[in-house]
Amino acid sequence: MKPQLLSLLRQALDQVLAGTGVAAPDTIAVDATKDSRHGDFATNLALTLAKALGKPPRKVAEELVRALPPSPVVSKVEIAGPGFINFFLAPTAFQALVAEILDRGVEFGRNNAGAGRKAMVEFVSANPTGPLHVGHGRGAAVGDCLARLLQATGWEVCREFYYNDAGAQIGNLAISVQARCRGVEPGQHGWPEDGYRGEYIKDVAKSYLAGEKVHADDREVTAAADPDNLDAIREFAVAYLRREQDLDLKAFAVHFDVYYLESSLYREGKVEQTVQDLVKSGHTFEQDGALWLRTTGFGDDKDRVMRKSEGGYTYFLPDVAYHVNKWQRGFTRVINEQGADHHSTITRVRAGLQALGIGIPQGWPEYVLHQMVTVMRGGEEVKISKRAGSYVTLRDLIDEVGRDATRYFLVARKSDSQLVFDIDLARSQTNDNPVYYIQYAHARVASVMRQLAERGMEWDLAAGKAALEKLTDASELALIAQLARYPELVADAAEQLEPHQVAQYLRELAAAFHGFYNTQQVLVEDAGLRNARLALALATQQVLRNGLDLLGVSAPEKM
RNA sequence: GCCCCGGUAGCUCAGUGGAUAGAGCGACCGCCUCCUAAGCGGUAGGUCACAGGUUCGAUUCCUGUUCGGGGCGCCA
Repeated sequence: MKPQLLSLLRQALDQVLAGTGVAAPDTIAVDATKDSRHGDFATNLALTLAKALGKPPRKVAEELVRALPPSPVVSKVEIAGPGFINFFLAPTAFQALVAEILDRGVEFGRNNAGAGRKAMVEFVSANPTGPLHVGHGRGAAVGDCLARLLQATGWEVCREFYYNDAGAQIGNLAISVQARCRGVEPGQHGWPEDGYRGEYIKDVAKSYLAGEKVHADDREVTAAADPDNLDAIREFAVAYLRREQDLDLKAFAVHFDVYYLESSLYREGKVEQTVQDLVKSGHTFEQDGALWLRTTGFGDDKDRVMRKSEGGYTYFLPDVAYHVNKWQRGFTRVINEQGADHHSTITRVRAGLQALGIGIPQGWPEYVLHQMVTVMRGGEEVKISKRAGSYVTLRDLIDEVGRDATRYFLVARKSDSQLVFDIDLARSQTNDNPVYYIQYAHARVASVMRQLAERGMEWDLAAGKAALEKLTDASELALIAQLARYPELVADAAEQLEPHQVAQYLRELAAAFHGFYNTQQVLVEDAGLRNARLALALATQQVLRNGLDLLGVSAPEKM
């Protein structure tokens, strides 16, 4: 409906501006009104043009309204307040949408903005040194939802998980497991200084000593069971913890297409190649025995060491090498979903990529950072520390509040906001979770369909579409107006990389449906009206299902 | 000292360059002989952190202040 109004306004605008020498604005704001007395949509176009035209806003509005071509979609146009133009839409414009939704089904709301281009979403990317915690859960929920939004808008999406299986952290993991193999407890003599103290390390050791075989999504290892073989322990521990993470992610219904190993960047010479290319670029210098990159030339506040004086590389080199590889794989669009504590890497990675001068655009890759998740339990904050072992894992959360609710909670807030996850609240108020409110709306439609069959009535699609003009109640038109917002909402959420918009929208849509359901009886005697209302209910169910699917939340038939 | 994010109802959080600022939870009052009451309707509750600026108009944009969180290493 909005595109039609925009087109009408463009035509009117051309006519009004003709001969004035004033250029038409690039965008025209047409927004759904908050107050129904202001019509269905409103534009402030006249207010924004008044100055350039040297006329009072209301005068400009009058000229625009006079120039508007007639349209079957618009039933009334009013000029209000300082110069707003309010559009009242014809009920048929709303009613026709119900048929469109039923025709398009799962396709309704999708668009082809991505035109089949390749995009990568890298997310979670946790090192295999412990189970996934709530912060990873937020990353998983947001990242997966971003991927789904991009897919819904025509992108070909690769979900990628990057991790380190060979660095210092992994070495620390190995000696921690080894200590546990030997029966050493944290704090005792022989416990490694920065060892991982969590109980799960004991489980890894037990499994290793038992000679178990573990199978993760990207690797399989049989334990050597020898406590003196540190290499074997390392390999086993990585596989074991990767498998644990896979189980967490599976429970969360998140899958990855590619697992990318930091170690492969070294093994395949990509890190060395990147160093050479950076040196060749002329943006490096030697100082104090180390090799530096002049990142200050690319917006950083200080230059960064690439190769330490002792010869090893700093962490950001493999990061740059990794992103060169992403670029070379043809991902002209890459979105990295990370915790906000990594924000300082953004400038450095981009600086490294710019220094290489290989045609990578300045703002590439894109980043979506999520703020910290604070976990409350028993009215107290639970500190998340792998080393201390006090821990709220993603799986705990899924077990306690369910996958759907966990996903919804973690994605329903702007990534920029810190998130307080109160476990007791989420547990005790399971029935009051917003996700159930949305799912219930979906299940209610399914229930109506069951009742329909029980009463020996039939649903007739053609009759429903033919009788849509019977949908005239305020609750019906309000519901359709919500449904009408969906395609634009998907486009906006995808464009702005904001999954929470979908979560918010679905709650509003569910509210509109519950309002309709309480006001109007669907299964009435009048077959025409019944089919029209069934059409509306089914269209709502379709949009709820489409939207819930974007969040990775299930749409139950029965609750 | 510098960088990033936030400060909106008792709590958790949406939202917006415009016309009376919203939801959920919590509180209070109503609604099932009727398609699942996991629902609906209503009441109470706000100087949109503070101060300047831009604007016809700012809670929204800019600057400063302040409070809270995170980050600033030849750690990753």
